[in-house]
Amino acid sequence: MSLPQVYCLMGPTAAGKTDKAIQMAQEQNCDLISVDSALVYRGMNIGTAKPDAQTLKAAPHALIDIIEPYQSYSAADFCRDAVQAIEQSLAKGRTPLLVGGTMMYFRALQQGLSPLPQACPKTRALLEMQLAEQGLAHLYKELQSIDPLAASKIKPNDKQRIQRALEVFRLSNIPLSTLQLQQAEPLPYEFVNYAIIPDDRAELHARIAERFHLMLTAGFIDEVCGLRARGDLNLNLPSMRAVGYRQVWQYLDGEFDKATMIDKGIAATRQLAKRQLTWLRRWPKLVHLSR
RNA sequence: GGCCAGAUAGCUCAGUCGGUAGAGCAGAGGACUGAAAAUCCUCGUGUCGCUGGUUCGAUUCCAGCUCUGGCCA
Repeated sequence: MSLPQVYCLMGPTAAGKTDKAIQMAQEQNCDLISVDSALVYRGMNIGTAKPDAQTLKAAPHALIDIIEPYQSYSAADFCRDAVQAIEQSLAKGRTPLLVGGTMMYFRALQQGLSPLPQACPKTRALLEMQLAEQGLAHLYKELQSIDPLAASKIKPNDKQRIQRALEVFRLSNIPLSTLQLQQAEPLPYEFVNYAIIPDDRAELHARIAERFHLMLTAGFIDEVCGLRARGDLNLNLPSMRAVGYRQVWQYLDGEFDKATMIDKGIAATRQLAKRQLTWLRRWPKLVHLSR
């Protein structure tokens, strides 16, 4: 018995995924599921290049606008939600089409996640305090003593991964590298991976710059002003670290002028696209599409 | 017109007491297991503005020129 097919459409930011996905969905009777760590946030519309309300009404996407920007979302949350959306689609006899650019979410869904403890705000706060008091080198030494294997794979400057590895050990009393030996059961789907990979980097860069300027014209700065005014958000939140939002927030803080903000925002977007392309270059069995 | 300061990597600049030069940013490649639009790793040859002069040797010293700021007329 063959497994049901699940389509995935991947690509770097500004490559034209949304239009392509909507087109495919209409032609092939697909249900759209967003794979995007920024589109999950309500109220973050312009800077995330979220499809507008009208588009979403005509072509509904699961996993858009599902949480508030003060909350955090994770690869594991995504897997849980995506599986649910996939099951609903399959139950209707349709084909799920996952579309987006958050490559770790695709990886987590297709390769599975080891059974690790989920993020714990208390433990993270404690680690953050320890980092401030003792420094990163101290935390890295601690990691070397409790989990030398993980430490050998993590660079001494990789603050985020060092903290996560220590968090896992403190919560489970088992080294991260040990838990990672245990792989999740593969999901009962046949993933068909499509990708839009621009062949001309300069052209992609031009499109990124153009889109950023369009976002500004569309009121991106006002959108961030509004988010700041809520009072429940800050720069340390995953949502406010998103490309563009971070730079506009810093600009509003007076860290640099508007022209610098625009340069940095565009550069951050280019860098995001580059990292997405790095994932895609070694992704097995991609079916290439043009936009 | 005169004086002063600049002119060095795509950008901002450092430096060479004369032996052809290096940071940050940008860019490129890579890593990636509950923050991933995150967090990291690696990669630096460029007529050292132009033309002469001094010198074994000039991007460095000298002269002239060009351009850009600033000041004085």
